[in-house]
Amino acid sequence: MPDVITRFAPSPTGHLHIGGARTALFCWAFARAEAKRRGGDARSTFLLRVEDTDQARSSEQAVAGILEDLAWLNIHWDEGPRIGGTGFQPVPGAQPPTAIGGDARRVGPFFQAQRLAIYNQYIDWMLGHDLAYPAFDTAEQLDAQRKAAADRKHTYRYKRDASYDRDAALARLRAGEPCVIRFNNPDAPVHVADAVLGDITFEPEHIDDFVLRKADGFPTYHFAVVIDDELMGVTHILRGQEHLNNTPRHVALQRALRRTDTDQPFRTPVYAHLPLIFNPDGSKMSKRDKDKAARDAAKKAADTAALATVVAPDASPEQLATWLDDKRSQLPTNALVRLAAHLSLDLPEIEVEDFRASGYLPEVLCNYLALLGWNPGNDLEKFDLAFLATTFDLDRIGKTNSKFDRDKLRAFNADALRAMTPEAFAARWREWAGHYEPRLASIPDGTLPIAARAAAPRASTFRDAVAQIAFAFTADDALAFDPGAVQKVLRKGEPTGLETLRDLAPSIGAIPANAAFTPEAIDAAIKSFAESRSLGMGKVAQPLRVALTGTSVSPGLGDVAAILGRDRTLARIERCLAAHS
RNA sequence: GGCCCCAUCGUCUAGCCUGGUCCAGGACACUACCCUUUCACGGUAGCGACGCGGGUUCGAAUCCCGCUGGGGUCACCA
Repeated sequence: MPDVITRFAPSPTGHLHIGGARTALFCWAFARAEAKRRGGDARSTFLLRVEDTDQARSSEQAVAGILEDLAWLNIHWDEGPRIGGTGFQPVPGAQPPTAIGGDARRVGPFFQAQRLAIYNQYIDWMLGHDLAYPAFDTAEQLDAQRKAAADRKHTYRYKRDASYDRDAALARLRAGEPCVIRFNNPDAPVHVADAVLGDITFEPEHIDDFVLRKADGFPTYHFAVVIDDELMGVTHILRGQEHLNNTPRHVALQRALRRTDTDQPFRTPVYAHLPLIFNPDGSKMSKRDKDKAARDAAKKAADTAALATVVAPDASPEQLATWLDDKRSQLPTNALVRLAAHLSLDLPEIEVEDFRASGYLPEVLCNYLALLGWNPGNDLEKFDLAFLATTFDLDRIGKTNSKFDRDKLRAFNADALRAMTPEAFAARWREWAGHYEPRLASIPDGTLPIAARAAAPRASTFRDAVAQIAFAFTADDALAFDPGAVQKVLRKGEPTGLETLRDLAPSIGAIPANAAFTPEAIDAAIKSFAESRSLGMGKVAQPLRVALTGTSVSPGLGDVAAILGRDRTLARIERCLAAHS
């Protein structure tokens, strides 16, 4: 059976967008599952190609970020840029961090900027067959023609006219005059057989002589993608529906081209256009959403001078002012992050990195992403990559765009966190915190599973989990007491909560330090005290809770006290008694 | 505006191809109750959709047409 070869082809202009992650996931899963369906000798290849033909916007830093994001998600590519062994921590229990990428079939390089000679070879061939031609129009001329077409309520379509002098144009090209190379697109309708959307026909009057090679010598996306997919043997192209209107261009090119090495015609791969992912309000999920959220909060804060100080290292006061006024402007990422922290605002997660920083699990993100536009056909919603690698299929991809539902993602993540053992939770929590939450380092290794047990049922993300034990990060003598809780829990009642707390203290103090100061021992002490005084647990527990956390809401008291340890627990009780007597 | 795509609960969706078993199933969210030392967790129950109008048919969420609505795309970006 023939091999299955898919590819993910990001352009390195920023972090990996959540929609891109889904595309990569689908490409990966399809290659695996389809090869399996085809039988033993069908191989599966998922390759990663970097589309860095936009010299102005591409960056090496973005490449590195995208590779790491994919690796973190455990979407590993067989061919493409090599990374391996370092830089990211695989999921415990998952495959070991072997190298990712490589070029087993010798179809690289996988950076388009390194393939210019190949593209030029095909440009020359096309020029020779009058399948392509030089064009010398200026940007102003093109703009004017577009505007004229728009005035006639028509779409502008570039076509070489009858008076075009090919020989003269070729001579100018040889003389080194700057120009673009355009496709001499034949006037024929193009049929696209899309595996998701079905058959679509594009009439010739809508297909133009698009640019193949830019004036800077780099290929356009349309040209490079067709050449590379053929040369790399790509059999199936899964991509976002925003590319649907590009497809007739690609198919027309494939029909025009032959390989320079074998003289075989180009093949047309199977296309599958994926529905798009939007915000709940229907807008595009974009980095600008972060600016919008921060801007809205900043405007409410009103104290612009303070904001300028906060943002100072990364943005000038003028930048800030502009940003505040202009909805389209964007602030440097660091400034945005600083601002959000200052305003106690959670920026919306848009890129994979954002979800990672918020403390989502990669396997949960993949699971949720898979459900956006695909489903296994029954009521099953929770599954892993191994399931996708055997089950994923094109005919179960939906046609309708979907909205990204953070609540559902959170719920899935919360379920996954709760399903972990405290030890497993603690290990991955610590790993995450190493990147994103230094405060967690103050919790001793032996205590972390207790903290995990306390936080896990109350947390949707690792970041949430930290918030659940925030009481432990405050110095004992700096703990703030919630006035409402003090009034209700310590002042009222007969006896008052404060009196009960005073009586309870020796029972807690009677528990030996270190190993014996366990959640079980602490809970037992509280319980037996309550029973000995014939008091309800609420009468006893709530005052202690206020003393230890400053509030009337917290995880179980045994866990809370054990996380603090004996010394800090007793210190907090003492301080509470002193402060409110 | 031209072209292209889409249309089931608030959201993600099953069902549609191969009409009847669907007064439409699941999940998230929401509501109520139970459990309970607080908050959660957990358990139980509930609310909630076939966009509209025509056909075809004994029968339509399922097939056809129109309308409406939503989205994508119209670059020397990808």
